[in-house]
Amino acid sequence: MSIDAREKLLEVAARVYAEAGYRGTTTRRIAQEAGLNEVTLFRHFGSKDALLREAIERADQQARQRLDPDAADPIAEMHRWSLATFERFYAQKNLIRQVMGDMVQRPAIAPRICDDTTHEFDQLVNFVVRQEERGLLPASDPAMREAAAAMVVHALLGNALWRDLVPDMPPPDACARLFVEVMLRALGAPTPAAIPEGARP
Amino acid sequence: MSIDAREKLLEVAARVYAEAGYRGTTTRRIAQEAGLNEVTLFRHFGSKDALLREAIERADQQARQRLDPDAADPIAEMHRWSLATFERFYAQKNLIRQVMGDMVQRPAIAPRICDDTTHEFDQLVNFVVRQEERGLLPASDPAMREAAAAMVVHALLGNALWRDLVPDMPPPDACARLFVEVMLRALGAPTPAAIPEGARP
DNA sequence: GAAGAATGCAAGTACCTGCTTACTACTCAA
DNA sequence: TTGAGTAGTAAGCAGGTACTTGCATTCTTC
Repeated sequence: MSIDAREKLLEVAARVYAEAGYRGTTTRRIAQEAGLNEVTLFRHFGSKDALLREAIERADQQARQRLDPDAADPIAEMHRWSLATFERFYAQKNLIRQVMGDMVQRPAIAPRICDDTTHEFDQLVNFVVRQEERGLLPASDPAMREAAAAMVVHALLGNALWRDLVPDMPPPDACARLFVEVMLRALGAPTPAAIPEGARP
Repeated sequence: MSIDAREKLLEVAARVYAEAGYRGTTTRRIAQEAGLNEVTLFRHFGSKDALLREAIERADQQARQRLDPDAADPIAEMHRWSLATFERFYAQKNLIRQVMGDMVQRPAIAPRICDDTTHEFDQLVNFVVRQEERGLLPASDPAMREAAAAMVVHALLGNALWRDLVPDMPPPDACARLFVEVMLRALGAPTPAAIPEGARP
């Protein structure tokens, strides 16, 4: 089995899936768009299910951004992370949408996708705790801290998923910045650093 | 055409759709679960597409909660609205998931679903503006106000969609309350009223 | 240049899909 | 009693689905 064919099939499968979902992604279409024979697909992966699972898992493992709790400029670090995380969600918006639908009937299709928001949430909470230890943020109630972090992650994800369907949305960097700002204010940050701009996030 | 059959078909179609999505919802299955003949379905609605569109639109128009800007106790009013809105999202979580996936290829399938988060967002922004006018909140920057409102709506929706997939989630009322609290603090509310509880929202 | 692996091709299986046709049976008001 | 309105039944159509089989072809590597 050549590696070329495998890679090509995985890449095309992920692309087609993001557009058409599980049932809409036919083995014929994958093979055709990959420029390979349908039989080759089954020889490599055995079944459509196995191919899609591997393709989605791979596409899902796109580079996560690390949020460094000990960054010299924590505010800048948060803004950088917030925008980068938004852009990752946005790049995968169709894949995420399809997975959300398909997971109702096929929970096994993307076992990692839940870990994703959880992972970003954990990073953010750890980051806040560290800033409190450093004395850059006042000590806050854990539940409040976690609520604020969850709101930022969900706002970034929701903004990425709905952005194209809602008019008058401010640019991504403004939104990413504002979400961080809201969280910092809620946690009692001494001086809000950013000057917000634009309208409805 | 009897109204009974129509209603039954619409109700079953919405239920099956929430479980199986557009392509998974077959006319045979709808008819079978409705206890009606498949031919009857086509006699009433002409096509699967027409039936599903009407069924989804109807299911989507479940009672929205009004957020009264002039409520005597604005904090209590926000908490009530927040929890009720969460519960509406949660009751429709599977429908929303499927629509999100199907909208990639069929934007016409649920034209109202976008208006929904937008509507809740608008209500929340208007509410905050009114409280500022009433002197219960300090005047705030519009962009900040809108970012905080968007975060609350997306957090409620995201919490409803992911709740069952993530362990150790605090109960809905605690989450709904905390999200409101975070927003109020970010907007400079004088005294946070709620005592938060539980862990990860 | 021969062996073996990888791929293509043509055909077929068994089933599902939306949708149609033709015919029958029941109900209820005119 | 008639006739319109509503439903059921059986059958079928044309196309699509995942997946298989058998055989011919190409490419690589020793």
